[in-house]
Amino acid sequence: MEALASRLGAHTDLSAADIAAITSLAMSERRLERGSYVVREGDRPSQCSLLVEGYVIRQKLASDGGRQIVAIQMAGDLIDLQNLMVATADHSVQALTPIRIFAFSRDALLALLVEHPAVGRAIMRETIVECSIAREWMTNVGRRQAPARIAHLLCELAYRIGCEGSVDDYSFEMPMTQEQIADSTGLTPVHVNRSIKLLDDMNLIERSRRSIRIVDLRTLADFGDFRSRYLHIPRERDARELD
Amino acid sequence: MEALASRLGAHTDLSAADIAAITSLAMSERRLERGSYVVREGDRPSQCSLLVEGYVIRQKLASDGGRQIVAIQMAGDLIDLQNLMVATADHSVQALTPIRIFAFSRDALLALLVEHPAVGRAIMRETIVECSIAREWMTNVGRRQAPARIAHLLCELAYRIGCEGSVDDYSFEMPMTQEQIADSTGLTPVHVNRSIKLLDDMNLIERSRRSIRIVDLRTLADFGDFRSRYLHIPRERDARELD
DNA sequence: CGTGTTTTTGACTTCAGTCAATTAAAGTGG
DNA sequence: CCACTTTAATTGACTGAAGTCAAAAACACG
Repeated sequence: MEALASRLGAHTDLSAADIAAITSLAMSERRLERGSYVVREGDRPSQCSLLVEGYVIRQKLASDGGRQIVAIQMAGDLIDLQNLMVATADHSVQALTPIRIFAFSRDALLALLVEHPAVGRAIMRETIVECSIAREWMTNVGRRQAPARIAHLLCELAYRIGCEGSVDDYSFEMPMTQEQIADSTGLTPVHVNRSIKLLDDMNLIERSRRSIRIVDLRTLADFGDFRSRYLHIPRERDARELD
Repeated sequence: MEALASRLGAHTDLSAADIAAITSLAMSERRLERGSYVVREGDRPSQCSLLVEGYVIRQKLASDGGRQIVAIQMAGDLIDLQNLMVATADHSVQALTPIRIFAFSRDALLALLVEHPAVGRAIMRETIVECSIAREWMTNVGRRQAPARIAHLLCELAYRIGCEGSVDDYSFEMPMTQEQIADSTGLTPVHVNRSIKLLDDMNLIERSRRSIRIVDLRTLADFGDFRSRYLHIPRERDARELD
């Protein structure tokens, strides 16, 4: 369907033939409940999926039972591109909310790339940006203090969710629980709770129910050492870029 | 030259024509001293490089001056593939030792991918494995204790350097200082020193000068929660796989 | 040899984790 | 609409892993 074509065409010029090829790919729609797995570590999946609705996390387990969330993905993201090139999944992909995905055959997609190099470029770009985000998360976990880690994550979510609102009003439905924030930032839930409270007390965010309002993005970004470059959002498409 | 072709052909079947196209790519050789930069964050590079000799690290700086090393790469690795698809570098690439690189024009490589989809697949695979390693590092930094983080890093290096030696003798020249280990694992140099000493006292490793001998890879891997799956080394090519 | 790294050690601090209990919210079913 | 259960958020008291500061020792190298 067109969802994939519009995603891939966002940063790469695709010809009409490229787009036609994408839209004519065989695709199966699946709906999954919160908590169900799209891929499990160790699987040998033969499909790649586009997330159409909802949120998924990618995670790895440590031997002591600890979990590291290595990515969060949202509607429009390709959530398991690695299946295209390596046989065995090195991490799990799990629905954070009820989700809807379009699944494509790995082989069909590979075949399409042969005929349509521009599509290959677009998919390669997706992977490279994913990789860039992973590096930033590593830096977040390795080199920042707890409250800054959380501030950084919130800024990233605000950017990626692309919440509407004027320059000084960013608010969005937070898809993660504090425990999931903890697993994304290398912290414990208790400490996340205290750190979020700190951000709240500092008046950088406001919370109600599941929604979060970033009171002052500039200051929060500064506090969280967030600069959007690593997201590789083209400048023209995003006037809010902080540099 | 053939170095690139043999690297890309390692996991992907390349035709004679593919290989010919790769070997005829225009390429310039560069030698850089220890400490010099191949790419700096913020650059807009127009080349991609194959590391032929030596080690490089990729790193990001936090605003408080902290440095996170997000990858280490060794002879045979493509060290800045992201230049192929995004305009601005989101991290720096720096020589850890004196290095020799082959630099290819980004545009020439992109053009080659159009004619030779198999080469594109091979490059995509490189990126995907790089991404997998980044996720594992994130897990290492986020979810393991200091001595385990270091043990994990040492196991990865032993695997990737592919040091010769029988099943119970892995030794290699350690290319990183303790400070660099610290920046790779999200620790401080002092704490790295103490943790390495612990590994030594536990008889998991032996040190002399810059070389490290892993006394018991199995136990060290166990201690460091290291399983090689994330490196995506095909099983036939690596009998040592720990699972 | 002398100079600059790199490694090592000690003493002390602090950020983040642990344990445990309470409160608040979100469902569920009668 | 209200008990009842479950999940998520919060708080307090205490512990512990890792950071900081500072100095000494060991190397590496011209």
